Amino acid sequence: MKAIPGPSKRRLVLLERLLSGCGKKTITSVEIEALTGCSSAVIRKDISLLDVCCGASNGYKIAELKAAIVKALNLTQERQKCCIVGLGKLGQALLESTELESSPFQIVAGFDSNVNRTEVLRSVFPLHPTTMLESVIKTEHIKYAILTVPQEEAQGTAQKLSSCGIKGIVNFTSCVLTVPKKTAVENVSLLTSLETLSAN
Amino acid sequence: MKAIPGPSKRRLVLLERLLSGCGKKTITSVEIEALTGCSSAVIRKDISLLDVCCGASNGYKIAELKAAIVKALNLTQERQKCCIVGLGKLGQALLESTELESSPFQIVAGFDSNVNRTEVLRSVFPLHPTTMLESVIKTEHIKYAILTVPQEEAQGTAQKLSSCGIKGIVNFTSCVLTVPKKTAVENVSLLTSLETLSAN
DNA sequence: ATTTGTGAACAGTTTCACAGCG
DNA sequence: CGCTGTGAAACTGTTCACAAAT
Repeated sequence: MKAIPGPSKRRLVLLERLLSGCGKKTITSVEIEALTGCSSAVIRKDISLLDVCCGASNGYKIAELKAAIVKALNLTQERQKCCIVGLGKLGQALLESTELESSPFQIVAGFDSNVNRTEVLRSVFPLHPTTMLESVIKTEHIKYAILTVPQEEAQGTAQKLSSCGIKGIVNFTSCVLTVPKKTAVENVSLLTSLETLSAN
Repeated sequence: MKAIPGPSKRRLVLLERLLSGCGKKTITSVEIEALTGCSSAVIRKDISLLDVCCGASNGYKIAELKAAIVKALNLTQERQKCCIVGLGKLGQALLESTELESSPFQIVAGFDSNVNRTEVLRSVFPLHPTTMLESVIKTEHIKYAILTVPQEEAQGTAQKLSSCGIKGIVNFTSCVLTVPKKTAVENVSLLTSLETLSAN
């Protein structure tokens, strides 16, 4: 199969989500355009990259299309382990979130540099002091990290995560993280997002 | 001034942040490459879009460069008002966050469909039941919304926000929002971000 | 000498238009 | 006959390479 270009990947991730929350059996590229704002042509091109053939004249068969995206993007993989680093208000909120239930992602550990906090907080998975970062990540084979530490700790922690072999960081801090290319970063801070909207 | 293309805008937003947290006086495009992972050529091209001329032989003068970006992206504007819609754990955490301090963005209202919650929670700005959405947004001239409602309410709320004239939504839910093009959406949900990382 | 700023070449995306399929 | 799937065209963004600037 051909490699799927970056912009297409991002759209396909959203498309898969859209299909999941859609009661119907089939859907046409024009309907998808109405729902997502992406042109029907771009949608068809994206789908053609999956080399499935799940639609003609009546639109795409949703079940097949969804399966094809999941397969192409590895969304189906065995549980992929994540950890939360930084257990302030935001970290705690994410810790308790049910968003990842019924997704392939599973949070298996939390870290905070404040030992008190890791002892006082309760969660279904263990919480550790940040000094344990490397050993836990390596023994648990954790792939992704959710970064919710304070500004001052962001860059240092990111670097440590990268050198522990973390594949990707979801960066909730407003710091620009400098990490080796092998570690992908997804910036999702409130401030960055507002600035991006504002710059439109 | 020429229009600044989308990818450049995103990089410039991050570059501005980088410059802010950088003690030095000048910086070269190669140094920026090391810090951000973007090639020096792309950095220079981005900066050339700003039509400033703030560097040669010794790199860019950080103060001037920062000012130019701020100006080009409207980051300097008068306070831009935001609201939080959905005061669950995540909404509360953002409510209490100090991230927007010393930014042009200011949260001026919170909403929740549960009236109890808007009465029990305390914050420096007023909290309202969601029924007040339209009137508050219009009288306060709120530009951006931070969406942290439960899944089921996401699409309906987004539509309402759009029809109230909201310019942009920071979408912390994992729903794909269908809104008119005049309303920009920035997707920052944990699940979407992890999927994007995983699809790399 | 070093680094920007930029036109020109290149690469990657999106749009277009239509043949082919159900 | 409507809709997909896809080459070819158009466009947008990136890299290259070097002249200009200090």
